[in-house]
Amino acid sequence: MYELILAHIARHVTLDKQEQDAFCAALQHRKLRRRQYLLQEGDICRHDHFVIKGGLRQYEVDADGRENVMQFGFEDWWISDWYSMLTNTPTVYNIEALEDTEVLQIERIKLEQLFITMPKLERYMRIIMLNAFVALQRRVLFMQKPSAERYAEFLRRYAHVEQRVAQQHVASYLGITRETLSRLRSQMIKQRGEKL
Amino acid sequence: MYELILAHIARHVTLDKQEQDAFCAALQHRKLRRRQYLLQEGDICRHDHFVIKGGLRQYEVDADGRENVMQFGFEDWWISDWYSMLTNTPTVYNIEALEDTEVLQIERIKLEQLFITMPKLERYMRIIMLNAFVALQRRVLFMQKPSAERYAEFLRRYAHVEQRVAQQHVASYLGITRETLSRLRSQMIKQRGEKL
DNA sequence: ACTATTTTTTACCAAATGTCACAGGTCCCG
DNA sequence: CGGGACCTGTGACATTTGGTAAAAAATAGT
Repeated sequence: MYELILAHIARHVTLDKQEQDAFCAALQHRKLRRRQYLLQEGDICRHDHFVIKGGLRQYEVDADGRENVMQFGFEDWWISDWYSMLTNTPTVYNIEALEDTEVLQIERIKLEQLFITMPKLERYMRIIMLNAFVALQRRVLFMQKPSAERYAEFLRRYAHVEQRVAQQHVASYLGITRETLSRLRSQMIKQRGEKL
Repeated sequence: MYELILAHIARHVTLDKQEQDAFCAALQHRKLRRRQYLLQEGDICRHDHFVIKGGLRQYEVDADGRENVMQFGFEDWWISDWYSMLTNTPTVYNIEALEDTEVLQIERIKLEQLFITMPKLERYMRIIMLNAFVALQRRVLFMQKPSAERYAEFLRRYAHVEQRVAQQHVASYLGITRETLSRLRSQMIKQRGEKL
C-alpha cells in the first residue's frame, strides 16, 4: 500500500527505513467510490491527500454556477487545498472522485510534527509545492494561446489523463466550452485522415 | 531603508531586534534605472528581491516572440524566479524595471542559512509563497472569464498598479491584446457617460 | 521647448469561441 | 428490458477577440 508514496518520496529525498516507517504510521487510508467527495466547498481542509488508485477532479463553482476545474489528481499526485489547510479557512473547492479511488491522507498537524523531526520530509514537500507552483505559472502562460495549442499541449503532457476523464472536464480545465473542444477534436481527426 | 521590509515581515511573524538585525545584515541594496534588467532569460536566478521603490515586470518571450507578463512587482512585493533560484537552472523570465527602482536582495544561500537559525523566517517565506500560489490559482480561474470582467477585477485588486504601468503590459498580464484593452476602456467610459 | 520615439486609439474585417437547440449514444439501475 | 441521467457531436447564429494599418496622443531625452 505504501510502495507508491515511498517511491515518490525517494525520487526527491532519501529516507532511511525508520523514517519511512514513522511517515507511513502517520498516513490514513481512505477509499472513495465514484462521485463521492473528498472535500466540499465550505469545509476546512484538514489533510493533504496522495492518490494511490483512481482519480479526482478539483473544481470551484463560480458566480454563474459554472464548474471550473482547477486540477486533476491521479495516481502519484498530491491533491488538496493547501490554502484552506494551512490557514484553517473554508475552502472554495470541491474534490470529487471520477472513479473508485484510494488515497493516503495525512493530517496537517501530523505533517507539521514530522517536519520538525524529519527535515528531509519538509524538503520533499517544498519541492512538491514548488513544482505545483511552476505548473500553475506554465498554465497561466498557456492560457494566452489559442485553444487548439492548449489542447495539444494537454495531450502531450497528460495523455494518460485525457483517456480517463470526461471531455467536458478537460474542456473546463483548458478554459473552453465542451462544444469547442468537441469541434477541435473532429478537426484534428479530419486533418489526420488527410495526411494518411 | 529596512523599514518597509521589516514592517512586511512583522505582518506575518514576530522577530526580535537581534533577529531583525541578522536578517538585514544579509540584505543587499540594489538600484536599477528604468529599463534595466534585474534578471534576464538564461541567467540563473541567485537572489530573492524585495521591492522598496519603483516597479518591475516579469515576462517570458514565447515561441512567436511575444512578451507575456507573468507578474508585476511594486513596493512591498517579493519578485524573483523561485524555480530557477531553488533548482539552479536557467530562467525563462526577464525582470525589467518599469521605473527607477530599488530592491533589497538576498542570496539563496544566505536565506537558507537564516532559515536554520531563524525558523520564524522560514515560516514567513512559506506564507509568502503560499500567497503567491493562491494568487496564481485565482488568476487561472479568472482567465476563464471574458476580458471585461478580468480587467474589472484587475482594477479592483491592483488599482494602484494600473496607474503606473503601460496599458500594453496590463493587457499582456490579462492575456489580451492592447487593442482589445483599449476598446474595453473606451466602452467603459462610454457606459459611464450614459449612466451620468 | 522641440523632436524622436513610444504608446494609445480607432476603423474595418477576419477568425475564434460561445450559446442554444437538438440528436444520438452509453451506462446504470430498477 | 426500459427509462432516465449523463455525455458527446453538430449546426445555425451571436458575440468576442484578434489582425492590420493608420492616425492621434503622450512621453522621453536632449
